[in-house]
Amino acid sequence: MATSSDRVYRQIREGILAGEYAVGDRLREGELAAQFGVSRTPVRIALQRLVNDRLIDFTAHAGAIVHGYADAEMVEILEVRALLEPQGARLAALNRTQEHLDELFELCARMEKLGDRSEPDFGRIAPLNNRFHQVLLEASRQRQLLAVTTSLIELNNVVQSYKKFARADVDRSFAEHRQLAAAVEHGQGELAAAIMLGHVHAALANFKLRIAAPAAPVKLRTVPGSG
Amino acid sequence: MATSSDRVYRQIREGILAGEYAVGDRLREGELAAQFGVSRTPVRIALQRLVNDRLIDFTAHAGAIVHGYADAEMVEILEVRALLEPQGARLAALNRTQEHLDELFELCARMEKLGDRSEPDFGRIAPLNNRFHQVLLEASRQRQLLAVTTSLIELNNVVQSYKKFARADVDRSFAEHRQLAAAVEHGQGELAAAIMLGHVHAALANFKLRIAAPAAPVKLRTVPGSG
DNA sequence: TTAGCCTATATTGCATGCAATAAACAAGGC
DNA sequence: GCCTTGTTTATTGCATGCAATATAGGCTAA
Repeated sequence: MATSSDRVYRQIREGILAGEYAVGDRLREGELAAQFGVSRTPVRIALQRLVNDRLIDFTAHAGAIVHGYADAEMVEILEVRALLEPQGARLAALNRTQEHLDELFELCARMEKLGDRSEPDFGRIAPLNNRFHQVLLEASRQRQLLAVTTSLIELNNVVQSYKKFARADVDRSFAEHRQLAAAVEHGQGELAAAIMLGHVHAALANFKLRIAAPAAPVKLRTVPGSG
Repeated sequence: MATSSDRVYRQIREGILAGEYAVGDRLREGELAAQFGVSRTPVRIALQRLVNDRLIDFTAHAGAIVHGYADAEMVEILEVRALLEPQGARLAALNRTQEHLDELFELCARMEKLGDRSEPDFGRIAPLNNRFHQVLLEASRQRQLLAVTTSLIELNNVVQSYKKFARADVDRSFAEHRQLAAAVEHGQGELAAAIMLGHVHAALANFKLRIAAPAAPVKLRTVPGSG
């Protein structure tokens, strides 16, 4: 589609994911319409779509506000991903094409490049990371699994939890990506599923740690007794 | 909300789920607007919401048609449910209230009453069955799990797969419901999860059987070697 | 001083008219 | 006879105006 409502939808969505509209911000139809140079009609359609993406909350006559995902809700999202994504990885190992593999390895390389410095550029790594998970789901050839999981992955952008990763966590995460890509390449479905389960659970544990100590990175060995 | 668009949304949705609009039917804004006595504006909003429910397909300038779920897609939906609902049952056993339990047992009783005849009234059993699964998810207190799984459960209504259940399958299904409710009542999360996994897999196997022999019920013992 | 109510205002909900586009059909050429 | 192309027509996309409603602020009374 090249309709106005579609453009407006994508622009607002980008704005929310980029943090331009803060959590709790009121999104007024009139303002947005003026901002994008259209009437309120396509804006209304766009807002409706964002409601179903669960990016905004909407009540009749009261308007739309950017949905804030509390920590507990983010934990829930990761827990659901832990149920779905291992199956995606398992089937990706069976159904992937060469194009999928190429993109997976390319994403690994780009992420490693951005992360290979004292201060990793999380703002640019995060979309690549999401795309990596997305490609695995596409490779699984399960349309329903893809549809359900995609929305969950995107919600991770809202809270920008990637800003809370420490050096060692980044290294471990990237290593797991490589292992995943390799397992998928060689058709090792069970291995891929196992790695993915650990991968999501690691993110979950990391997030929970940061909830407990929200201010500064926790001064712990990343794996108890390993460092 | 008590807005027109909300009413229209629910009515169209009911119509699709009840089979009044057949798969592939074109839904014209003008027709629907006249039918419900409103303008096209609220109809457009309603259609947009149905798109996100994945009940209709929509392309710009081309209009909306009722989405038909092919057998393969239904299998995928049940496979995803097999990943999600056991976790829902597990947590329901820990977090359920007395109200949840009451509704579960009441649903069991009503379903058994409707099914206790030579020709079970599947048209009325199906909504109760869906509600049973829904209550379990609500009892789990996991908002994300609930949100994700609810849409999948509703899609089962579209294909009306319940019409393809044989006598013994119905009995087994109802027995599993009772076992689920009992496990949830006694806080046996792992047991509940295991029963749910088997329950969904049984529906899945049943559905696949009927794909292979779509015309008449297959003449087999329902469980190999058990009858 | 505070609680309740009422009014004013901003914002959303809906209807209608016009513009844009895609699908269907007919006519002409190969 | 069939394919291609131009035209027509039905349908959707968008803009605007008006009606309905929720929210906020001030006012009155206890």
